[in-house]
This record gives sequence, structure tokens and C-alpha cells, in this order.
Amino acid sequence: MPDPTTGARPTLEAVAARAGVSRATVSRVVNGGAGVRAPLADRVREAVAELGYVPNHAARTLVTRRNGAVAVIIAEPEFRIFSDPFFERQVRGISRELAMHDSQLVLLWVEGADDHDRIARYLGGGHVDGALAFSLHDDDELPAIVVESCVPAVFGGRPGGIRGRDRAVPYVDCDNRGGAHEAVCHLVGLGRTRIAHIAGPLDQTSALDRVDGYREALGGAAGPVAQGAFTVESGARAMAELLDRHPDLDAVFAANDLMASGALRVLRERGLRVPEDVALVGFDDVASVAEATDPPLTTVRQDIEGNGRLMVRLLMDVLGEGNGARDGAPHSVVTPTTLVRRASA
Amino acid sequence: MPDPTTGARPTLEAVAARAGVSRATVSRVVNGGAGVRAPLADRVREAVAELGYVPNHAARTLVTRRNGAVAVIIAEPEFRIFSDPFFERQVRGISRELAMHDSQLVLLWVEGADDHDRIARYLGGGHVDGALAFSLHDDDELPAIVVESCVPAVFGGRPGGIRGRDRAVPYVDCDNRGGAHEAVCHLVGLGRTRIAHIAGPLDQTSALDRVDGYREALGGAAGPVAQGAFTVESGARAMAELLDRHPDLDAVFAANDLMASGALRVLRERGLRVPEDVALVGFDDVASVAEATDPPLTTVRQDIEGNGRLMVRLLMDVLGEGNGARDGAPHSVVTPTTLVRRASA
DNA sequence: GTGAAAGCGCTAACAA
DNA sequence: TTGTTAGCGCTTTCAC
Repeated sequence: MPDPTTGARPTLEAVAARAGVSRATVSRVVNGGAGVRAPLADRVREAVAELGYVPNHAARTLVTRRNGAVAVIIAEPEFRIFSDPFFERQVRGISRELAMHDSQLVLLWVEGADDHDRIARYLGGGHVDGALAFSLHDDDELPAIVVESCVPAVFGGRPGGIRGRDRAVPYVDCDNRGGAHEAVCHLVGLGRTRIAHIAGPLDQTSALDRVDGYREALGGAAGPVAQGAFTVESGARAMAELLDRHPDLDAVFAANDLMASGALRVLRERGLRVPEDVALVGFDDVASVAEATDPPLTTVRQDIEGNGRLMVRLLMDVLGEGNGARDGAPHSVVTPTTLVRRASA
Repeated sequence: MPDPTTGARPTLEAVAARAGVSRATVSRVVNGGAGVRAPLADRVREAVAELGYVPNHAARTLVTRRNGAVAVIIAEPEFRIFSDPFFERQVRGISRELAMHDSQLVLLWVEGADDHDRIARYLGGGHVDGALAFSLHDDDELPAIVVESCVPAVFGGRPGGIRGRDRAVPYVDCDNRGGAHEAVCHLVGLGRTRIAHIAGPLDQTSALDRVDGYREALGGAAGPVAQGAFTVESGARAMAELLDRHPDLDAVFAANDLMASGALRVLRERGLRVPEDVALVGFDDVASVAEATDPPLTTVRQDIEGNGRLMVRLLMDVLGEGNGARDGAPHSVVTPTTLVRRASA
């Protein structure tokens, strides 16, 4: 409890005085109490409670060099994408795992290049123990900034191009290529022969990898590809475009569920039945989207929240070991995907 | 630049040595350089640049008792509402204003009552200079927790019930009652006589105040009220319900734009023309919604981003003056609304 | 097992 | 104008 008039909080010293012990002993008790005899420890805990003592964070950080805080860096376009359940789920995973490690999530919201300086200063200033960043766009400078700050960092999604110093940065990503491959193979297995692809923005590695998986599965027989923007509307537009150019399509693999749902709408508007006339597969398996459509989407599931948690664990690994020089190169993780069969394919 | 092998960052001391001055002088230069002769200051700045010196935040906080960080507390249900452009805009305003005050936004995401302890500890631990919180639900314990932490705080939206110690907490809110009043008066001025209201969730003060404004404007002549949940779907449902019960409605005031757009859809489905048969007014003036409908919505505008910025300024006021005992009771601000006329009424 | 003492890196009086 | 000197509140050897 802070003194109501001065706002001053009790210090370790005050607790020590009250409990009749030294500051060191109080410190030990506050930090777990190892090596302090029970009766003494109890007396200290009592004093702590009576005084409403709460350790001063800055003082602790000053000596331990640990902050108990991790920055999550989200650039404007992605932040807007919070309406895409994808990001919300990933951040939720991060938030939960961080809480388990007694770390605070500090959200850094980057609105534009103007903010880069501020971010660099913040990261460099030792406010946080590490950083988690999402790198979606190829031409994004953020990854470079983060890497240069020398703060341990883990990326969500394979970074496009850490220009200049492209020493490996650890990242967590799902197996985009493999997932896409499986989705398309599933369509092939269904006897479909004219399989189109609605791709995401091709400056994002996830979209690129999914196109690769699609092409790989089809080999020379790969069909038309239209580019969308991972949104419902863009999926609808891409679908319309594909149908105009190739009215005889019998299957579509969309690079995410949002675009698949847009595509679905257009297919029905054109009087095409799903899956009878055109089979449709999405990606992500975001429940609120994939299960809500009619028919529900067959889609490639990735464990989004799990990937968020994994980012935190990787970071904690680096923090745990690496005092100074990191020996083992930081390792990235590519998580598996699974095909979830519903009614659309 | 941290030492690449030890990870150690240069200290003030190192800079002082290199520049051949005292630590105090370096400190002065780093903090604005007032009262240091130019040549000396330049030498210091040079040393700072050469060494890549960045001040240690913890050390600075320890002595200044300022963190340069403000917590923004968002509870789960509201966070999900990021898909509602409303929240995004308000947080953006906060983020920008905070940046202007060289403060960091620390996002605290509360998922449930389990997190209350963690939040209380965080707030109590002196990690942040102040807190901004959104209090939407009447039965939310968050306001009480924030108030008890003794950290200066400003709320977004009039808090429902700070139970127990309900000494005034400062908040920023738009004039919900007045805005609603004006909207309804506008409908009356249009000659409408059977004016219904689609309310928001009645455990939120904003929704309550808007109902009040509606009733006040209509006096004894107030029409039917259906309750929604500030979402498009709930607006559609409420509209359907109202039309079933009162097919002769000639106007509707919806408590936000999202619900108005849902209502609009139902009106058209039932073959009613807007505004000819039924005039429609919304609330908030979220551009992506109000301007996108057909016809575009007449609505009550509030400066959402501005309110976010205002929250920060109020907080900074409190932080600036109040070293210890706050004298003047913290003041709340109710911002004006304006009616924006478009085609729907 | 417990206490004494030495800092962590910085700012802010106070002297010079 | 510049330097000297105390701490800020905490952890952590190191003696006891």
C-alpha cells in the first residue's frame, strides 16, 4: 500500500526493519525464500503483507538485467488485420504463454516508417528482454531494425528478406507449402482435373509458399492462379476473374479461409454447386469462418494459437541460455498442418 | 552498440571517459543539453555516437520515478471488438498521443477474472506511470482494481459502477445522451411520428445514455425499443423484431452504425424504402460503415480518435501536477457530438 | 542460515 | 558552465 499522502511505497528496508531482519533476508523471502528458516520467513511475509510491500521493478531490473517484459511488434497493416481472427488468435497464444513465464506483453504499434526510430530506441533502451515480430511483407524494414537492435527476437512467419545482414533469425511458421500440397492432392484424389488457385498477396512468404505447394502438387498440370489479399472481398473478386477466364473449373484451392468464403459466395451467385460442380478448399481453419459457411469448408488447419505460444518458448530458450554470445544458431520451427475435411471438398 | 561478445552496453561512464568530461555533463547532454557549452556538448554527442550509447531505462526510472510507459487495459470482450472499427480508432488515438509524450503503450490484455491478480501486481509494481482503461460493463471489476492500485488512471467511457469506493474517476466520453437527443429531434423535424429505437446492451453506460436521450426527446411519445448488442447481426434481429411488432414504423434511431447497417438490410429485405418509408439514423459515424451503406447513413458523429487522445492528455495532466496528493479532483470530459446528415434520414 | 557491504547506471543537489 | 557526491531500491557475493 502506498502512503496515501505522499504516494511513497514501502521499501525493502522498511520491511526489514519491521520484521527485525536484514534487507538481504527480506530479498530472499520475496524471491522464493530458499535458504531462510521458516519462522523468520513467516515473520518477513507478515511484514510484507502488513506494509503492502511490492518490489520496485526498476531497482530489480537494474541489478538483474531482466525486465519481465517482451515486446510484440505489430505493424499497422497487420494490426488492422485484427479483424482477421488469425492475428487475434496468435496474439492470444503469445499473451497466454507470456503470462505463464511471468512476462508482460508490451505492444509496440508501428504506424509507419516514422516510428522506426522510436522502435529502435525502445528496443535498444533495454526496456524489454526480447521481441516478437510479425514479418509479412517482403519490403518491410522492420525485421532489419529488430535484428540490428540486438534484442533477442523471434518472428512469426518466415521473414521475407532480412536485407543486408541476413544471418538467420529464428521464426515460427506453419508448413505452408506442405499444407497447400496436401490440399491440392486431396482435390486430385477427388478426381478433379482443372484446379485453380486463389493466392494471397505475393509479397508475403506464406502466400508464396502456398503457391509453391499448389504448383508442386500439380506439376505441369497446374491451372490458373488469381491473386487476392487474404480478405473476403478479394477472394470474391479473384473467383469471379477465374470463372470468367476458365468457366470449366472443377476445383479451387484458396490460400486462406476468408478468401475461400468470398469465393464460395461468387460460386453460388453463378449457380455453381459446391462441391458438386466446384470443389473448394481453404487454409487456416479459422473456426468462425470455415465452420460458418454453407457448406462448411474443407481446409488446411494450422495451430495458430500454438504457433504463438511456440514463439514465446523459442524466445525464452534464447533468453535462458544466451548470456551474451549465442552458441547454437537460433533454430526456427515449422509446424505441421492437417487437412480438415468438411463438406466443400 | 552493445559489445558483440559480452552483450554489455556502454554506460554513461564510458561516454564520459571517452569525451573527457564528467558523467553529469554527459547526462545533461543526453537529456537535452541545456546549460552545456556547444563545443563540449558536441564532443559528448560524438562520443555517444561512436559508442552507440543508449541510456539504461531501469537506472533512469529508479531515480526519476518516471517510466515513460502507460498501460492500456483492455478486457477480452472489448478486445475482440477490435473488429469494431470503434476500438481500433480509439486505441490509435491513444497510441499517437502517447508517442507525442514519449510514452510507450503497454497493452494489458485481460482474459478473465484470473488475470485480475496479475494486473493488480503489474499496476502496483510501478511498471507504468498511469493507466487507461475501458469500462464497458456494469459488473466489471476492472475499474475497482485499477482504482485500488492507486495508479493514476483515466477511463474511456463513463464507468458503470465503481462499487465500494466510488470516488470519482476521470473519464472521457462523448455526449451520448445529447447526441441521441439530437438524432431523434432530427427525425421529429422530418415529420416522423412513429420512431423506434434499437438500443445497445443495457449494461453499458453508452447504450443507457443513448436510450435516455431518445426517451427525453420523445417524452411521452417514445416508441418501441429493441435491444441489440452493437453488432450488425443484432441490429438486423432487432429491426425484424420491431417491424413484426410495429409494421407502421416510420423511423428508427439505432444506437450505433453497425446496428443501423444491419437494420438497413432488413428494411430492404422487407421492401421498405429508406428514407422514404422509414428514416434511419445511426451513431458513431464510423466511416467504413456509415459511408459504405446504401443509402449512406445519417448518423451522430463523435470524435473517437480525439477522445483517445484526450484520455492521454487528461492522464498527463494528472501525472504532471500530482506529485502525491491530488488536489483538484480529477475532471472528466464529455465531448460534443454532431449530427452528420447523409441520405438515410 | 543470516547479515554486511558493494554496486547496478543514472539523475540531481550542491560546490567549485 | 562544469564536476563532485549522494543516493534511487534492489540483488548478491562474501564473511560470519
